[in-house]
This record gives sequence, structure tokens and C-alpha cells, in this order.
Amino acid sequence: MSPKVQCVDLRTHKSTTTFSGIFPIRRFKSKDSSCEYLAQKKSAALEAQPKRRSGSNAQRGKRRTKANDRERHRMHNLNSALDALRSILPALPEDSKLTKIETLRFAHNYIWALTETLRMSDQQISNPTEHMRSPTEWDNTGQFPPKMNCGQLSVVPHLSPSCKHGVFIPYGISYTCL
DNA sequence: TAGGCCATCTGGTCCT
DNA sequence: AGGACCAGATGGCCTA
Repeated sequence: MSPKVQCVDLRTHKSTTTFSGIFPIRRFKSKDSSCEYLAQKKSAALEAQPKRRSGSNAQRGKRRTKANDRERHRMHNLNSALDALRSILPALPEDSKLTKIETLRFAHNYIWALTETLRMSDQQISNPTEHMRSPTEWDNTGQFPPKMNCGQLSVVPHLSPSCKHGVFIPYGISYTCL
């Protein structure tokens, strides 16, 4: 059911590999999202006396309709933001659309991959002897850059051998499904 | 047909 | 008081 996601070389904008969208899930245990907290909140709400809202039925109906409109508008805004996020993620095929949760997970991994690429770019600047290694050589050495594993998503950053204004430009991130 | 995804409604809570 | 935010419930649509 998960859509295939096609990735591109960020420099050439040509598609490279595809993977199906199973992304690593990082589980957080926070007060606001824990099952215990939500269960407590729900039971407290059930036990609580129903609040008497002021106003006639007609007034309450009007307020409810207004609140529904606001909520609809709010969700539309949220969806617009998700669409904007989808549009900047690399190389979605024309005929498929990431689901909401896939969009968020993909964005998370994409940011992570870019961050790793920058980090390794900095390492390369501080250690110029690594500069001329090809990605293949890097892979063979098992040293730099390491093959980054993030759950089921494997990220292999490739660094451009060119240097612009003293900054190495990362041009490629390929993803392979493990 | 079951399961996933989504939009919408709804009531509760928090904040201004 | 009213708005924003949140999570649960519900029903529709689609796909394997």
C-alpha cells in the first residue's frame, strides 16, 4: 500500500532510486502523548459534570456552526502546509502522493540526511586528505563516509568534489530500502 | 470485504 | 466570552 518514492540526484534533478515508503518510527514518551496521560484525560472528561453552556439552543447551534467552520479552515490550512512540505521533498512521482504520516516521516529523514551530509562536508573540510576519495572508495574502506542507516532507510551521502566559495556542495543523496 | 486514509463534526481544555 | 488546539467518533472512498 505504501507508495513508491523516487529520489533524485539533488544536483542533476535526475531520478536515481526508488524505495517503498516504510520509514523508521521513533517512539517518544512524553507527558502529552503517552497512553496513560490520554487515558487519564479521557476518564477525567467522562467523570466531569457536563458543562452547561450559556445561551439558547439556537445560540449554541450558531456557535457550533461557527466553530465547525473554523475547525474546517484550520484543517485546510494544515493540509496546505503539508502540501507545501510535500512539494519540497525530493522527487515524488507525479501520480502518487505521500500520506500525511509518510510526509512527516519522510521530511524527518530528509532533514536528517541533509544534516548528516553537511556534517560530513565539514569533516571533509577539516580533513582534506579525504577530499579526493570517490564514493565507491569510501564504501570500500568502510570509513568515511559511512553508510548511514536510519531504521529501514539507508542513506549514502555523496559530496561534490567541487568547492564553491570555500563550501562543499552536497549534490547527491541516494536512498535504498533495506 | 477488511483495512487504511481522509474530512468533518463534536466536546473538552487552554489561552487571551 | 471567544478562538485555537486537540483527540475521539463517524462515515465515505479506495485498494489489495
